Amino acid sequence: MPKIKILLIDDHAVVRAGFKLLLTTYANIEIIAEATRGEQGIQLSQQYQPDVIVLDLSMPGIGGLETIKRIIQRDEDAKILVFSVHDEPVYVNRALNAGAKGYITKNSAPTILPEAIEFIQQGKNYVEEGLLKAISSSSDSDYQKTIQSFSPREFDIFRLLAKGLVTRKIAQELCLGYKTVANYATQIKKKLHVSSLAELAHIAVIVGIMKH
Amino acid sequence: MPKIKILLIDDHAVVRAGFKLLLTTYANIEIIAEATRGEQGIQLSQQYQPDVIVLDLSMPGIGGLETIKRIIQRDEDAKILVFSVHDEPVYVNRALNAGAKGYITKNSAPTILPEAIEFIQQGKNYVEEGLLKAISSSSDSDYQKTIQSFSPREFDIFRLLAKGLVTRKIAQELCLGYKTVANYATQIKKKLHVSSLAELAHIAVIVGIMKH
DNA sequence: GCGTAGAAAAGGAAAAATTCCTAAGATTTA
DNA sequence: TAAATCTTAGGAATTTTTCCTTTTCTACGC
Repeated sequence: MPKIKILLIDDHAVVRAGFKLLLTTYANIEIIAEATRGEQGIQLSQQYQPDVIVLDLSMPGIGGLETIKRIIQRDEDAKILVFSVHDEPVYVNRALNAGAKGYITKNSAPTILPEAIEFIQQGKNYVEEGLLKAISSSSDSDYQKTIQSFSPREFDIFRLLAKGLVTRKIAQELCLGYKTVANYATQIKKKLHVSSLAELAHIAVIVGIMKH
Repeated sequence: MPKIKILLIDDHAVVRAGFKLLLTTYANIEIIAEATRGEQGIQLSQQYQPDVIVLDLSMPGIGGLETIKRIIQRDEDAKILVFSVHDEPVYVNRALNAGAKGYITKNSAPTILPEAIEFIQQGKNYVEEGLLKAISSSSDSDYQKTIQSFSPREFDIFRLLAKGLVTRKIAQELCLGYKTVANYATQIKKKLHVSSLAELAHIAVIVGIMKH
């Protein structure tokens, strides 16, 4: 039986190393390429044609969600497994909607990892125990709905605003013009019907995107 | 030369595995024990007397900060290195104030890891390049202290700002001039070393003044 | 009693951020 | 192919913030 070929996209060297070590006991899985950011991952996925792409959601640059979308766009059937720290329904939702076939968290037991990879490789879906439940039961308050409808960029900027970053910082972080971020901020506040960033911060906590 | 004995406290199996793999090339460092949560880590630190304790900040249960505090409480000279995803000054600050001797992020290059461990083991401090720059005195208890020192008016305005009220509204609410409130707001932000009202909102929750 | 300190309130001017409108390119969808 | 949406950002007007300063009042110590 040929090995399952993995492309691993994660900006943290430790996580990549850990991934490798955890998989050494599974002879039928092999990491054929690694990327530290989305753009590079997209490129490598075309070059190497991996069986399964494992990626993190929070990455510098275009981020995980956008990476998923772009990969799917180039290859409808790309098998993407998200491997994230986030266990909030919003994230799971967005990742699956973007085209991911599976979602597991970094909290999950090491044995979940090969299991999920095999499922995905076989064309099945795999969402970690407990996450799906959260999705269906996630109260669809107005906030939830509004936030779900955010575009990737809106969501990014929303997150950073809620965290407390100042417009200038966000622009730096996302490599955008100051005015772009300012305009998004205005738009986001309007969509959420708030007039201050403090309120926005509270909402982010309520919907489970931010912790203190 | 005897090996540097490490206790590793991190709830993510992948990270622990990665840690191990990254250190295999460094013969003088050895992981003698691992814990998946703070409580267990405290217990193991007493049992094994490691040279350096490496821990993550975000953990279920008592969390990283509290873990640091309790370990230090039992052993003043415990050498704790924080290894976190967060690169925000607030986290660095709070960790160092709690008693950590070093702070590196999971983004950092793999070579930083042994370097930091050796520094810490030798009794030095080690804070990753770039993290120290924005550090002010703003730990949990510092927030408490700062807020305690607020005058009644400052506190009022702080509360309303944290709640999400806009300057104009606060002025109305307290029957004050717009400029008065604006000036107080500036002053309050400066005292808390924050630059956005979102951060201010988070602080209010942290210190227990606000709920969601 | 009188000076000092500190809160409270707010004005003025300059700097910075926000809002609103607009628009172009890119891409997706119908 | 046309319509819709997303991303990016400029311009202008407006609003907010910042920093500095001033006035008034109260409390506290000597």
